[in-house]
Amino acid sequence: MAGIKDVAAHAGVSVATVSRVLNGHSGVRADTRTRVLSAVDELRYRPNTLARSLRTDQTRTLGLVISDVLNPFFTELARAVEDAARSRGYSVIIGNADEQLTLQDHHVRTLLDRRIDGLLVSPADGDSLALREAAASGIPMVFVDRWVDGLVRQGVPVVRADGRAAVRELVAHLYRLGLRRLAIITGPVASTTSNERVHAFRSALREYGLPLPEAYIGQGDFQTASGRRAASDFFSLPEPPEAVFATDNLMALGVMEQLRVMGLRVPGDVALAAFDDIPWFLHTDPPITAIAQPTQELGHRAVAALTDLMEWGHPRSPSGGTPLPTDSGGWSAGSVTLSAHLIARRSCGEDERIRR
Amino acid sequence: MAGIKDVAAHAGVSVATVSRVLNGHSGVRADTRTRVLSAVDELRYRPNTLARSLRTDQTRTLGLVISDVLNPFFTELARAVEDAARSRGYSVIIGNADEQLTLQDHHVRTLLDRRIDGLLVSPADGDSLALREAAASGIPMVFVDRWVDGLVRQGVPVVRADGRAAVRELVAHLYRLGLRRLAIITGPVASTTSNERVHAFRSALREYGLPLPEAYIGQGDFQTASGRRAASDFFSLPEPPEAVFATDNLMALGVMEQLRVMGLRVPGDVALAAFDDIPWFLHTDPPITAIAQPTQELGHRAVAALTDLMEWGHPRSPSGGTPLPTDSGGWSAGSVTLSAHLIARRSCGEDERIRR
DNA sequence: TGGTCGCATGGAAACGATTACATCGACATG
DNA sequence: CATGTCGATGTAATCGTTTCCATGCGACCA
Repeated sequence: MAGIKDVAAHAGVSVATVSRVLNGHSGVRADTRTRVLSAVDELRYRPNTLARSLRTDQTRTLGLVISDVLNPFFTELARAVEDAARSRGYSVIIGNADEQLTLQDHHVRTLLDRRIDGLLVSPADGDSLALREAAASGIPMVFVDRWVDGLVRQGVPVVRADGRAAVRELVAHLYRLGLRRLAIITGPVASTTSNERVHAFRSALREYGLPLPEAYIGQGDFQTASGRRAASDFFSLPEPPEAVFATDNLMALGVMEQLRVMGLRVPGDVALAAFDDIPWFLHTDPPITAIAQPTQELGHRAVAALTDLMEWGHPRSPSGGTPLPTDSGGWSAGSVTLSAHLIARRSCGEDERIRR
Repeated sequence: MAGIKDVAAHAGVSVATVSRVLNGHSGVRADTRTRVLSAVDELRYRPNTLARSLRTDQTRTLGLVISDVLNPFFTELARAVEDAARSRGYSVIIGNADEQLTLQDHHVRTLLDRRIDGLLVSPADGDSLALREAAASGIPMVFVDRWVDGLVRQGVPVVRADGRAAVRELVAHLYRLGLRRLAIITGPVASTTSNERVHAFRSALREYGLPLPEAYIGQGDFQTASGRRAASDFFSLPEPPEAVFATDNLMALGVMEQLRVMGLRVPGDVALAAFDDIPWFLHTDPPITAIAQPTQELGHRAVAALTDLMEWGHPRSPSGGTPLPTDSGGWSAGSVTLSAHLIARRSCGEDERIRR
């Protein structure tokens, strides 16, 4: 494969000149420039990015570690991230953690070894050594959707949607439909988003004077199988819940699978709602009530936050965003909080206020 | 960040020795080895993969270019590919072509520029210059799911599932249910898989003495919106079809969206079937009849074929697989053809033979 | 005419690893 | 004792770029 030397020889100039042309530096006579350029495409020359990165110490690459590629929410996020990155001249390498800490850490390390310029991560549950090391190494890093408390306190920005208001809305919706025994399926124990959702759920229930017995808290892990298990547990209870709220869409899928084998109907036998809206929810039997996040915007904002961090060494002052005033307290500078909203469908029963 | 020199200094040896230890070469005394190793983790040293790759001319990285990340079939494929690659010590960089030739070519070039060791691609429609150049450059390359005829003739292996038998089965199924006016929504015009599916569909119809009028061939592009358009066209026909076969799952989604706005019911007003089975098809209203591919195995076989190519410079003789004898003729050595099968559900109407 | 300046260009030192080859001491052999 | 072998280690070239600095040259000015 042709190298810069070959181009230089072919154009009758030095490698320095070729490099200058390629990088658009000024101070190259127009005719030499064209001579170089034509040598470049006669030889089909493509610069070796490895060598380039080695020398310049930047790869123009972002790393994105997501928790689960099979989750449509994350693929949509990944796509938005890639779009935003590409438009800024960066490429993205995706690592799929599959909700496993060890796999996540593997990817974080691999990405750092590749000398990516910045890291976007939606961390899996648990205390990640690799993530702590990454933060300590000083690489620009931004959390998206989920985060790790300790690191946020050390200044890592978070780009996320606050689902609390929407969860409260959901509980109101269920209550209005006459449902009283409400259950929830959580994500992994230390998952920040899951905790936020559970907490919002619990306090909304309290507002309505409803209890949240332990048995109505299904321990899930954001993956399909755990939704099945939780549903199966719920319905072997002497008094099963009247409504189930799955804190992500895959667990909602699991619930449906389990209900199907148990011969139970939604919403007749039980109401169902999920966090994260996906296109299929419109066409399931019945269409599923869900809380939608502004996924694309999350992706774009995350890339913006990260590139700011990379270019300025610190987040840009007004972050361009509209952080909710209420909680700007706890977050690192550069953080962005958007909001999620409820989309009521038939899976919780009929409601005169349902539009679609 | 610490380099190999720092480690050498810290351990009181030369960089060569450090390198030997790190690469597990023999001929290093046990005590020097331990001295080096402890220097390594005292300094938290991680080798710079850029420098390493530059020198060794291999990156232990595979590129995977898929047509659409939002398509669950491809994310499942990507996941299988990543698993297989990781277990062989490779990492994978995914490029999402979003069904656009220019985007696909962008990714192919970017991957090549990164000096990946091998390329797995499920090409988008059309004649791709970048792909031709890649093949010409001699990089190990394998097509998965879709392919480009010209390059296959030049020896690029293809790992795929043959859907023709399943399509025939589908037509039989529809016929048995009394359906006669059958329509199809194709992928992009030059898409190999789409063509295969359309062709199989057409010849099955002929077998049953059914016509396939032009108006019953909806031109799609494997994305949701085109499914909507095609459905809308079909149902503005004086005599709309009784059944629609979408050649991928996203277009089936589009059809459902359109039917919903038009107030038509499946299977009452029209039957629906799709290529590619996904978990949600079990829970849609009604559950959708689909042709399932052995997605995971496709991914694993593709990686196996590619690594064979990389390690041997040519495909391993018996390819480990079970190529269908019928068509082993046209395919390059190393190709693998698995088979797809029909999963009948209620979206085409009741059939006494339906199991689930 | 001679000095200065600026512009276009070239030479060569990095970047951080791998690896062919040289070196060096210990030991065995004749 | 001279020589050869072997095992452990070091030296330095190399991969393909970017970039600092030097150089040559024409123009300009005094």
